[in-house]
Amino acid sequence: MMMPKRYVLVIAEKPKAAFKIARALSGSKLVKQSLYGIPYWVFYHNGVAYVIASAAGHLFTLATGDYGFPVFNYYWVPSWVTSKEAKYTKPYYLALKKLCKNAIAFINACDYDIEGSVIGYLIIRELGNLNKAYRMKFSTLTPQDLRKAFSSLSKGLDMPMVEAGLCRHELDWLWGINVSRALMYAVKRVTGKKVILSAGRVQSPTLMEVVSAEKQRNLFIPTPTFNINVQVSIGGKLYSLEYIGKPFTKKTDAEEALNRIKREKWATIENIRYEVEKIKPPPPFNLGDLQAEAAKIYGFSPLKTQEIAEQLYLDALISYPRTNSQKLPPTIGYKSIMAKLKEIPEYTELVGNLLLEVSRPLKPHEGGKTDPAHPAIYPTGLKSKTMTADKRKIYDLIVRRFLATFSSNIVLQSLTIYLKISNYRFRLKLRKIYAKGWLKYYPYLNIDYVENIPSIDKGQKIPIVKAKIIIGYSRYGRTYNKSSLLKWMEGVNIGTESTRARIIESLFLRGYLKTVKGKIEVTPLGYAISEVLERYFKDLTSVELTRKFEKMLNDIRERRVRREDIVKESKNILSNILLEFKDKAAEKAGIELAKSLKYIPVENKCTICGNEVLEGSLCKNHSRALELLTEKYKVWVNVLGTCSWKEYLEKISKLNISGKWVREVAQAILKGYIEANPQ
DNA sequence: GCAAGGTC
Ligand SMILES: [Zn+2]
Repeated sequence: MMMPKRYVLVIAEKPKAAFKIARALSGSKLVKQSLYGIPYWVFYHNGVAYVIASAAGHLFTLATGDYGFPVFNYYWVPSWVTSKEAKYTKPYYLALKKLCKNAIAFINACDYDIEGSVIGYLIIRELGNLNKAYRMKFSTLTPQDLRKAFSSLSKGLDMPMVEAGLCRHELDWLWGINVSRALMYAVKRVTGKKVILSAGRVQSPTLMEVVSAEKQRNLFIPTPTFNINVQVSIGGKLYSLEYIGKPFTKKTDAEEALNRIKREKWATIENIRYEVEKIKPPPPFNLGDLQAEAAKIYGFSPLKTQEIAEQLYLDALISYPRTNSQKLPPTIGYKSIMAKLKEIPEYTELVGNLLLEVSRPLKPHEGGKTDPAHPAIYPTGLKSKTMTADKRKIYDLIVRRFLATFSSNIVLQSLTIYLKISNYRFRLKLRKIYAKGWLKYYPYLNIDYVENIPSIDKGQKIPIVKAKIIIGYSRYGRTYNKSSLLKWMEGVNIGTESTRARIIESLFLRGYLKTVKGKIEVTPLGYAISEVLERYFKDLTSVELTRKFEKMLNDIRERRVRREDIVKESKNILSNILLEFKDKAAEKAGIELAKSLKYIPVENKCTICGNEVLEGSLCKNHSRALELLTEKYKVWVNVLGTCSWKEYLEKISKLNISGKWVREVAQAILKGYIEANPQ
């Protein structure tokens, strides 16, 4: 087919979407061609020629020619001009530029979300003609949806959405670039050194969250807890009873209970309860859930999982992975995917089982999360060639999750026995798997269960085998790894599926965070950054800034305010705090940052860590740890009855669950480096 | 060089 002289140019967000759109709209004859190595498709419809071409996400980015800060001048430039990483966008840019020349109209067929509206708008504005623009609005890339959207095109772009999108870019740029530059300026002013520092609407609250959790963890002082462990024998098997009476707050209470229990030979069954528990199938994967499961099962970082999923998508083995959706609409064709999966040897038996098990029409057990442009992640059923071991793991996880979501509940039979020994109440809960349900396909749920539930009667007496006191310690819960941090971001709704894992990695790249034994720790620089941000750029440290942005963008979309006004207001706010910082605070902040980087020496060093002393001979963190340590001593004395200061310190310094700063202070006192007496 | 947001 010859290239038509004049045509309507349809712009998709990515090549895969371009092909789906072309295939859905072309009906009969579709011709694939290429420019600069980038594919595009040509077809005729009612005598009009159409060319379907594609972007590759954003082809333009904000840039400035100004140095220093505050910086308020920026403009859109092709991404490939500004960075090596965006080099791959150049052929897409060139191809679209050429195809725009002979187009009589432009249809923005990028994903129907805020970013898709901006991607298409900028391409048409920079390379085409906005006066001849249309927007195609579809919620899925299925032929039905695409045809419907194509037949109901309206003239003009969705400008309120575009304006909101442009505003988001500008606000993020203004806050991010300016505050990042302010931080770097502070260090350079004090030391003359150039170091790359950054701050932003998403990364900074994420850093603050880790800092806050880590501070509390480092200051955590465990307290002893007491429990009574009683072993009984039922049908020749040993079981541990769970104490359900009033918790023992003191060691003597537990000892008294143990003495009384030891006088008894039997535990009396007061009540029994049989129950049937059902565990529903898991929802299909969105990216966050896939990242969490791959971390739990295989120890993969969120970024690694995402990159593998992206490869699988490009190989056409799975659907679009950067989705928040837990929905699988029927239009994806459940049956045909199952049929294709059944052809893959590894899954033949599993799929066969599933199809036998499910007599009614296939129905996925969907979750509540949605996505404006994509369904949940599912396997396409395409047969793969060879895969690396890691790729296979992720693919397998996706296939199994897909099968599981169509399967049936896990059914557990449980027996709960309520027992009494002397005056103390205990419970024994036993569960047995009655029906494996979806666990057959996705065996990654740990369930505590027994093979057989013993037969038991109310009033029956059970022989006690052993009873003892278990001394435990209260624990501190909030520690993060990359996967749980990503879940936190998801929970507070900052970042997107595409960016969360990447933003977490950038906090490591900047040297704010590091991983020690799989757990995230904050570096001295990370603490210093968090303090500078907290003091001088407080707005940027909270997820509330995102909420504020969302409200403003919503107002733009509903035409209540104009982008120009929002941007102007933000520039005003920023201008004030940036100039104030530059004038009055940069020196102080710079010294603080430089010390954390060891660029300048600390004059008055903490005996323990060498950081700046707050008062006496300890830094802020170790002072606080010492304060808490002396306070908490009386709790230990009260709970244990007797406990010397030395015993207390020794125990604290040995326990792994004690906070790091607390442990260090306890050790320093024991070694005589610092002096401290109990309160 | 610095953000966050797309995608190869
Ligand atoms: Zn210290």
